[in-house]
Amino acid sequence: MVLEVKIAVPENVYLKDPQQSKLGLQLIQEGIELIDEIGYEAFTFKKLATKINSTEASVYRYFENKQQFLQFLFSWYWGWMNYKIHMETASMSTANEKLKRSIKLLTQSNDVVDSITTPHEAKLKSIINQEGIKAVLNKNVDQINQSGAFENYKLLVEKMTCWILEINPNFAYPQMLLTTIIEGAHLQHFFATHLPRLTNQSSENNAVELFYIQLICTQITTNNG
Amino acid sequence: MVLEVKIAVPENVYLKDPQQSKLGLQLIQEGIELIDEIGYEAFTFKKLATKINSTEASVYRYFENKQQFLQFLFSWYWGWMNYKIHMETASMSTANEKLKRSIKLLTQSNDVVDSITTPHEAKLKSIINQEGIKAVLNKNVDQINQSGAFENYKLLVEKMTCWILEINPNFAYPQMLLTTIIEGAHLQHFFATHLPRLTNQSSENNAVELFYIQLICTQITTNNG
DNA sequence: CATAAATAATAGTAATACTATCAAATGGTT
DNA sequence: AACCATTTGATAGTATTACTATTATTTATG
Repeated sequence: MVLEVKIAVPENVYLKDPQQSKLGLQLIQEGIELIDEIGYEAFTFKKLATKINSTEASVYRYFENKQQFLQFLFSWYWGWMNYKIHMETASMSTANEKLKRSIKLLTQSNDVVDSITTPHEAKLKSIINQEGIKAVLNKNVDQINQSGAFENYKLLVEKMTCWILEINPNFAYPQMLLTTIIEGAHLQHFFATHLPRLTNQSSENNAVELFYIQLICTQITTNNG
Repeated sequence: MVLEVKIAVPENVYLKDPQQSKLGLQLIQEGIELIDEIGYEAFTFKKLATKINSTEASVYRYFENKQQFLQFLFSWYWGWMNYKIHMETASMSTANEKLKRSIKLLTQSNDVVDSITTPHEAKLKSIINQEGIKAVLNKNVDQINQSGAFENYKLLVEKMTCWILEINPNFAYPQMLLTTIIEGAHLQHFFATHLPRLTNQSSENNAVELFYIQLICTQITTNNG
């Protein structure tokens, strides 16, 4: 996918655009694989360079550090989700339909092959699921925010906020509801695999999807201006 | 607080119990302060040792690494929340009352001094808010889980699950609802400070509390067995 | 074919994340 | 007060990480 669609990522999220060179594209592809495999904490530019038969110095020409690399993946992923949701909802006529379809896409398990185009998309999804929030929850958040790394995520939340307000203009907490659902869904999938006592999702059901779609429906119709 | 109440933390969450020596207690107190100040990523045992005029080697006698130190704080914090919620709800007669009171305690902002006993409690709360999820979201989660580090968190979720099922025995997603609320609330407070476009909480309202209490009420009464 | 740009190769530094050893201090028995 | 065990401090050392700098080589472009 990385190779096929060019997603807009703000220019401060990298030193040199990795989507415009062969090495850059390799960095993204193999970087996704490596993080998915060993996790963000154990991931280093040295390991990535070795994996693609390149050098640390070359990687550093594209990204300041691994934090920025994660920001890039984060930004790319949300740009991609924006695009995907746009494609799938463009033909729909009601905000309700659009919203439900979006929530379905945002909450579905990353092993649901349905609508996943390439193996790398599944791995990126799994990274964002497990590591994505680390791009946000840190002491540099304000500076990262200024770089634009969260723009695609915000755009998605804002688009969906509009749909919510179309349905119920008096609903007071649209952004809160949406981020609760998006990040909650990520967590539930992680819990399902590792901490089953903390969730009701299992491999035999699709509780996450059902729960959050039902959640958004009941919440929006709750009038609380 | 660390000094006043002894909270049960599983013994595999440390090498040597820091609650049983002067140096250990200092580690916890000053460690909380340091992480709150510089963040988990920048936090090192060297810096902590320097801060308390001790040595790196001494810190390593208590904890294997900073990941385990965070696990200790995580476990301690949830033990403490368990205790607090128990204290505040013991005299209540209905599950509904207990649940609402708990959600209030779990979702309130960490600058609400209300019911906070010491300055360190506020800082620990703020750490769990921002860094707590990092104790969970990593590749060692299964091993950490076996150490018992998440036990206090699970116990709280299970206690509250019982209350939910008391109110509505047919509700299918109690754990999912609870973890969604607990972790969602943490995120909303972080967003309120750093990414206001992603939340509806601000310093002028207490939207998080209101939203999640309303959320749990409407969800539980939704029949979806 | 010339030349600019990108990459590779190599080297080096400071900080991090530890482990090991031994000396000094402390605290509780007899 | 002397003894012993435990805890802590002091010091040293290693492998890895997180970078930066320099120069040589390859690759793309006009």
